[in-house]
Amino acid sequence: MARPKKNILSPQIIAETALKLVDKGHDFTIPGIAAELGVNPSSLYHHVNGGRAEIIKLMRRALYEQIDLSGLTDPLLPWQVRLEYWVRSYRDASAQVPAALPLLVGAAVDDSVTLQMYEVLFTILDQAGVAQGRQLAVAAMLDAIVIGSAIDAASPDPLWSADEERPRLTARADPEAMTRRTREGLNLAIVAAVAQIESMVPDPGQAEADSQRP
Amino acid sequence: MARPKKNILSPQIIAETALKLVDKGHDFTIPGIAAELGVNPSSLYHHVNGGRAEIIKLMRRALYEQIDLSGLTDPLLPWQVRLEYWVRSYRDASAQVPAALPLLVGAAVDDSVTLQMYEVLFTILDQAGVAQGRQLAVAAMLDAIVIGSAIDAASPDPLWSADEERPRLTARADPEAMTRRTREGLNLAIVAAVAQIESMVPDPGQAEADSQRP
DNA sequence: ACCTGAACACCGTTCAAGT
DNA sequence: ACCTGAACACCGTTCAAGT
Repeated sequence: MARPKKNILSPQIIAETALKLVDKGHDFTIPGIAAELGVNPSSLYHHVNGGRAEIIKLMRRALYEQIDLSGLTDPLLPWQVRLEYWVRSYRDASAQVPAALPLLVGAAVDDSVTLQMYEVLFTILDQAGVAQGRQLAVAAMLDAIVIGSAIDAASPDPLWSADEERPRLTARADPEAMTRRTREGLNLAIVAAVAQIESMVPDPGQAEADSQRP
Repeated sequence: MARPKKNILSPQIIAETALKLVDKGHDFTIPGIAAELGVNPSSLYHHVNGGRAEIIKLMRRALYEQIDLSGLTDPLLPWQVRLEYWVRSYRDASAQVPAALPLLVGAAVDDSVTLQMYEVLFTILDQAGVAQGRQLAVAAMLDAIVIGSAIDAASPDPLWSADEERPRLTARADPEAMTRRTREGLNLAIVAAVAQIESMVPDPGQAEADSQRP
C-alpha cells in the first residue's frame, strides 16, 4: 500500500506538526516530523519544494496566522493601545514556540501573513504621527523587543549560575525573581518603547485627528 | 606522523577558529572547524569534553572577552553614560558574529566572562538607584535589545519583499532606509531604555551620591 | 598527551519505482 | 498525484590504534 485513499500530508499539516514537535522540546528534524506523521521522511518532499527551509517558512506563517489583526488599524482606539496589543500579540505567538525562534528569525520574510503583520504596524505608526523616515527604526526596535523577549522566555530556568565572586548577580538569581523576569522585562520594554515613540510625535492629538480625515 | 612536535590545537584556538568561520558565513560544523585547522574532526574531542555544546560556550566566552569592562563601575561617570557603553559594547561584540547568535543564546550562561558582564551591569543599576527587585527585569529588557538588534543586523538585506497589496510596507523598504534601519533601531531602543530606567529611580542625584559613600 | 582513521548512528535530499 | 525504499553525501561522536 504505497498510497492511501485519502491524502495524509499537506503543507499545513506538516507545518503544524513541526511547530507542535519543537513546542514539546524536540529537535527540528525531517525524520522527526515524518515519524510524528507516521510517514516516510521522503514523503514530505512531495509537498514542500524548498525542503527544510520552506518548512521553516511554513511554520512561521502558521504561527503568525493565529494573530487577530482586525481592529488594530481602527483610529478610534488610541494608537498606544493598539501598538501595545500588536507587540503582545506578536510576542505571545512567538513565545509559543521559543525553541523554534532561532529557526524562524533566520529566514527572509516573504510570506503574506508575516508581511501583513508589518503592514498593520506601519499603519498604526502612520496614525500615531511618526515620520515615515523613522518608522523602519521603530519597527526594528519593536522587533528587537519581541524576539528578544520571546527568546528570553526560552532560556533555561537557572539562566545564571551562582558564584561568590559576583555577589550582586547571585543575590538576584533566586527562582522567584526568575519567574517574573521575562514578563516584567517585556512590560518595561513596551512602556519604554511607547514613551520613546510618543517623544517622536510633534503633536499627538493632531496626528490622531489627521488619520480620521478622509 | 600522528603527532606533531608542537600542539596544533587548544580550546582557545578552536573557539576563535569557529567564530571566524561563522563570521565568514559558513555553517557551524565540527568537520568545518577541523578542516580550517588542517586537522581530523575527531582531534577536537581531545580538547573539549562537552563536544559541540562546549565549543559553543567557548565561542561566547571568546567573544565577550573582548569587551573592556574597566571603568564601567566608576561612579564618577554618570550611570546613563556607562549603561549606554555597556549596551553598545555587548551589542557590538554580538554583532561581530550575528550568524552565530542563535547558537550562543541557546546555552545557559556559566562561563566567568559572561557572568562578569552581568555583574557589572547590576553594579551600574545599583549605582543608578534601581531597586534590586526590578533589576532582573531591566537586565531582561537590555538583553532583548542587544540580542534583537544584533540578530536584526544579521537579517538578509531585503528583509521584506515588495508587494502592491501592502503599500505602506513597500514604501519603507527602499535600500537606503534599510542601511540605517538597524543602527537607528538600536539608538532608539537605548534612549527608550534609559528613559524608562530613569523613571524607576526615585531621586537620581541622591542615588548617585549614595553609591560614592563608603 | 595528542592526532589519526575506521566505525556508528543519524540527518537532508534525490530518485526510481510502485499504486 | 502521492507514498515508499534504496541510495548518497554529510554530520557528531567514539574508540582503538599509532607516536
